[in-house]
Amino acid sequence: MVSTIYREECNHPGFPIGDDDADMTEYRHEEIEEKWQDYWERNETFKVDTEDADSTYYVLDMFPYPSGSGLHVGHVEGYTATDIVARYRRLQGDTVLHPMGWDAFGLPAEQHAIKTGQHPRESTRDNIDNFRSQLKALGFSYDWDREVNTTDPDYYKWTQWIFIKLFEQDLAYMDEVPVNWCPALGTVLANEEVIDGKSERGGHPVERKPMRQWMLKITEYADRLLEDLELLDWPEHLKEMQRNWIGRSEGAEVTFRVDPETSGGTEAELDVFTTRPDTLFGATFMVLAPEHPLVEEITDQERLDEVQAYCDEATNKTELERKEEQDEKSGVFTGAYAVNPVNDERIPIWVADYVLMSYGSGAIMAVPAHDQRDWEFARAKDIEIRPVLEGGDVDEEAFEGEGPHINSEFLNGLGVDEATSKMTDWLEDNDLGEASVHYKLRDWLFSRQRYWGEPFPILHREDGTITTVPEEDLPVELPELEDFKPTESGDPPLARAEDWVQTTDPKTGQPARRETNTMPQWAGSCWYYLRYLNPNDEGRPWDEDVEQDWLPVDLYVGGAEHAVLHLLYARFWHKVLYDLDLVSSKEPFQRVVNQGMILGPTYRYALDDDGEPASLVNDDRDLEGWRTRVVAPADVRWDGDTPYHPDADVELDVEVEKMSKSVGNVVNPEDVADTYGADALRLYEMFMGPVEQTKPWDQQDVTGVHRFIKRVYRLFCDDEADSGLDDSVVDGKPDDELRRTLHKAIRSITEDTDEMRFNTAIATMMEFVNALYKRETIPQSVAERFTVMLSPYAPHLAEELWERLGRDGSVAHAEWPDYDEALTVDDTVEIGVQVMGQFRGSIEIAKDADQDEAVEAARSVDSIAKHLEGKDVARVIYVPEQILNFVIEQ
RNA sequence: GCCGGAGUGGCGGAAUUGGUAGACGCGUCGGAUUCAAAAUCCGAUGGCCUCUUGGCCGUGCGGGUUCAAGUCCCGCCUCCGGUACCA
Repeated sequence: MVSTIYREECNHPGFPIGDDDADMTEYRHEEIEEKWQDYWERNETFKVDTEDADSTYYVLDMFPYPSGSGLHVGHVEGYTATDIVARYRRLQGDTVLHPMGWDAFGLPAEQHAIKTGQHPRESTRDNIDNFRSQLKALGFSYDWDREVNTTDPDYYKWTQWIFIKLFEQDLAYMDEVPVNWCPALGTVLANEEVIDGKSERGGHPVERKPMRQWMLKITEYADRLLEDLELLDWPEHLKEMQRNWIGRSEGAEVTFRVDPETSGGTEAELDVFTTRPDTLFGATFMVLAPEHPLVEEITDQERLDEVQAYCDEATNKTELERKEEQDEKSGVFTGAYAVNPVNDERIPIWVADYVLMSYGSGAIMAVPAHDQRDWEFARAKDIEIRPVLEGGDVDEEAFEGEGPHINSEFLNGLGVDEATSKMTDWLEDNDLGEASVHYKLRDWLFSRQRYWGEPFPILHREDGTITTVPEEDLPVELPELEDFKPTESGDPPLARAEDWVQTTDPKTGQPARRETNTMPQWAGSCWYYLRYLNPNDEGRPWDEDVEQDWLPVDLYVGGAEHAVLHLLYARFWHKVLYDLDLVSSKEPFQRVVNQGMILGPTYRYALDDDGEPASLVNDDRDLEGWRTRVVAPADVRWDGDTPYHPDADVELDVEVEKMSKSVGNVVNPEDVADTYGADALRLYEMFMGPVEQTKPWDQQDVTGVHRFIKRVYRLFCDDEADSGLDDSVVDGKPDDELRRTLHKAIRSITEDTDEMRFNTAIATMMEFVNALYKRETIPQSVAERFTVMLSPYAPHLAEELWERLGRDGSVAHAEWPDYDEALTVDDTVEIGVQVMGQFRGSIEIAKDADQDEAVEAARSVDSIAKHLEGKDVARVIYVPEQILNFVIEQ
């Protein structure tokens, strides 16, 4: 151990030892951090009793998926932020619930199992053990007795229980739906898990395929999920993302009659949704989605082959292909016509894939003059573009702005809003349509063809009916399997457990088959914040009285990647539970903060045609087609500020980007903690900048906060003294100046911590320590108050100081210091003096000096006076404590 | 395209309601200590001009409001995040 060697050196004869020898004292983070982590564990320092609490504060982290690669610096950022808040609130006297757990179902463990044969349960357990010890090594003040694990049957018993509640409320149903099937993963994915036509995890291609799946009726809650955003103290961008996701739009439903003479005699009506009923007079055609059920019925015989071919092609196209062809609108004419209800005009019905079956009714009225998509289609197919609003130039593009109506009979002259409501009224009066609201939000595809997920508590009886497993038989545990792959016939892996699948419905005695799909990973995370309230209660998921005391969660911190998915799903479940009177709060998370991404530097070079390393920065050759490679940050050879390839004379290209294993720019928090200590890691991540902001990691900057820690230790501690305390720490009161410095620091650290501005709070602590260094002595009371303020940020160091200061017990149970506003103000202030808005100097005057005094003081300063010489002062602007400005007559 | 957010020294970032731009930290330079190095301590550090006193220019760009603009208004540019034929 480094410290041991150091101590031996210190004892070397001839090494100067004086009684004031601060050189002997060096902070040894390995010893001290371990010492206090043991202390916290032995003394259950952070244990909380949720049933006996008056002033409660619930600080929650988004619990991690325990991956094999362990903790990431991004986790540490959020967890440190919440830990500071948790410790701060305790010091302020609140009872704080600050728990941690594991979102441990998921695809990686299952893929690992397929590859290695190791049961997901085992790899998950190992990973959790690793995560837990990593977290404990960072000194987070979790109540570890409340750990939850979504894969624990005692936990997922209640996940299943909640599913049964959903089922009983008719909010869960099975349906044949076109799903995102990912052959590489052997499972379906929710829309949210598909990005640009590829799987979110792994980037595998995804295709559309109709399958019978469990769905949850989240759409039934769309309005409340939207409205209740108002109640929440969330960042605006986050609310906006949820609003966009829900995608509420107001408009009207309009019924168009298909002209039977043009549709081979078929009598049919087409309902369309439009947000612009006011433009109905400008509808010059209609479009059906290729999947629309009426397409075949109304298409005329000669065109049937062509139309069918088009529809087949469109259906088989992946999302990605459709997207790629977006610029060129395609479509075919059905031969049929619809009748525009406002003017009885016949307009052609087309089929085109720019209309989606999944939104609205899968059919639209097209108003090319005032909708860009319709305009593009009309242009491509040479269809009439008829303007019904004044303004814009429909020869150039669709006019989507505002203007008075034209060519619209009873709407002529009206503005958009007026015309919209007048048309809606007219439609309703004539039974041709009605006001209507649509949502982008779809029902939630809730089943996966996986092994490592919650089994559904569902039985399929022999007679085809579906029933739930009785509550007393929960949990339905996962059966043991050897092979975790889907079956050859494409059934989920659970279908391999024949003995488990074949069962009897206890209610009717009928033979039944268990559901072989499992729930998606989101299920367990939809309610874990409730389980933390009574995690070990076997008889119920949570205690309703405790829920009343603690919910909603006061502060919830996590990554922005969960802005829509997890947060929306959890809100949905919570509202269902609220409707069932199982929880008393409308919303689960009162305040959400997203921590920003931490970026890392990536060093790249290219391999030229001969496979030799070449620089991306200053190679004159044409780099096209060359593969790029990365050099791990530790291997970079530095020449001054310039990074080079370790072996070749090749300058590396530096880019700061999202940390990822594939580019080798990941910083392992454990390494940082080993070298500099957990407190240094915590402080660094908070000092980097505002929590919500994206920030680049700079290893060199870590030394700054590390120095601060060592400086604080040396300021107060003397390892050679019996007390362990430096003799500059004395009894007695601070003098006026120090007292003022202290009270200013308390105010600013308190306000900053309150508002989660941790970077500036740390800066103030640094300034305060710098000020103390300039003094001969430090009163004990000042040292104590500083230690308490430091403790949420650098808890190990603070505990050590607290002990050496002679205080009993943990600093975690101390009291946050107060400040006296009167003591934070100076008697005199230095204010800037301007002449015509230009700064010419500054003056020190009494805080409450009046304007004449200020002017007099200013005139006696040469650098100011010379700018006033021989000039008429037309006006003097004096803002006490801030500014004095002379305005000169021009 | 649309919706968010952001552009400040060599770098990360500070700056109440408009009121001395650059706190704090990194880096760099100088000094002290040391046989030496590390560690530590002290000092300097936006740019340009000037022997000094001092002066000029500076918060992405262009305008504007104001005694006074990083902050407010108008018009642009760039970057990041989200989203995308949603009728």
